[in-house]
Amino acid sequence: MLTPPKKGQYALRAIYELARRKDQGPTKISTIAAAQAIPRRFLEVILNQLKGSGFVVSKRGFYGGYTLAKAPDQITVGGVLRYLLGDTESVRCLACVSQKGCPFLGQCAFLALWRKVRTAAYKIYDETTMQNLLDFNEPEDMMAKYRLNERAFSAKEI
Amino acid sequence: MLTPPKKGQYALRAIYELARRKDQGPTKISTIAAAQAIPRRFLEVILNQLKGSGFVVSKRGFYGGYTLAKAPDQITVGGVLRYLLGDTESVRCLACVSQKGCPFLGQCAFLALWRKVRTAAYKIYDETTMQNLLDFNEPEDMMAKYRLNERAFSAKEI
DNA sequence: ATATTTCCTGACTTATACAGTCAAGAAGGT
DNA sequence: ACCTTCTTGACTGTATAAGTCAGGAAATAT
Repeated sequence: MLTPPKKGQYALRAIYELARRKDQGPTKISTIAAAQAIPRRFLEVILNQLKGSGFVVSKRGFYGGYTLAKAPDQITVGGVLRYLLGDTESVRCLACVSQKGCPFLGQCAFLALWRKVRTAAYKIYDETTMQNLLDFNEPEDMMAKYRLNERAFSAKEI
Repeated sequence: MLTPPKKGQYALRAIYELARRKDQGPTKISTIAAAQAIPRRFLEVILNQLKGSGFVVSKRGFYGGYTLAKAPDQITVGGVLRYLLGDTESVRCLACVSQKGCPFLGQCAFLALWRKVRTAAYKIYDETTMQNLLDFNEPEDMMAKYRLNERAFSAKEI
């Protein structure tokens, strides 16, 4: 209930992989799929969808593939998820949907609660860029890694 | 992806309804179902499961029904969800599951991110008691309501 | 006692969102 | 021309959640 659907996770992993290779020209779908253990056909669908948002650029033909369209520090997890999952995300009150009018006149406590959680989650997603994720897994040196961990993912928060 | 499954929402609504009626003796399943627009048969399953955790007590026969087993301010949303949804909640890294060993040696940035969100969500759930929800929808007077809203669900957070 | 009301229980069916696949085609490079 | 790669929409499968059924057991009323 709290992790994004696989589609979203695959999308993020694909972008992550492109970020790693951003100086190496276009990366083929099959390469990304292999590197991140994503079903290839499914990844085609996902990447194609991501293209519409300006996160990635594609090129066909022999030296074709996908390239990141923005700098890794300009792409947030929240941005990707919001675009990809779209309306699915809308928070709705069960009672208000199943009954005629909202019995609590729009002041339903549960609805407010779900919204609060959603807001907190997206705050984290929006504050996390692809560059953060890259730094976390592939720091220049070990000390840099520890410093980054403390900043972006301090132990007490996790 | 961010709201609990219906089962969890129904459970919370049922407990909420019992909290509203806590001084009125046992409440019948059918009454709760009608009040909160929950399919009756399904609610039987859910309430029965909740009984095992000590949230509610049941009584059979003519004047039977369900009663809240704790004071509303002793029941948190987090407690109910954790009990009802159990293991489903565990956060796992996609790559670590699908590949042999974790390619990032347990330092997968995505895993850390999902955990961080989960922690933030449960922090909110654990801080919200049934009494908070009651106060939100049925305050003594309007001014009390506004005061409570500011405290538990301030506008800028929602 | 007997009938009535209610909860109890496990197995069963259905719905739905998600995940994954197919096939034919278009664009780019050699 | 030929091969490689992305493109596209429709299609199928699958896991899990949601919801249902039927028969039984306890408590109360008369």
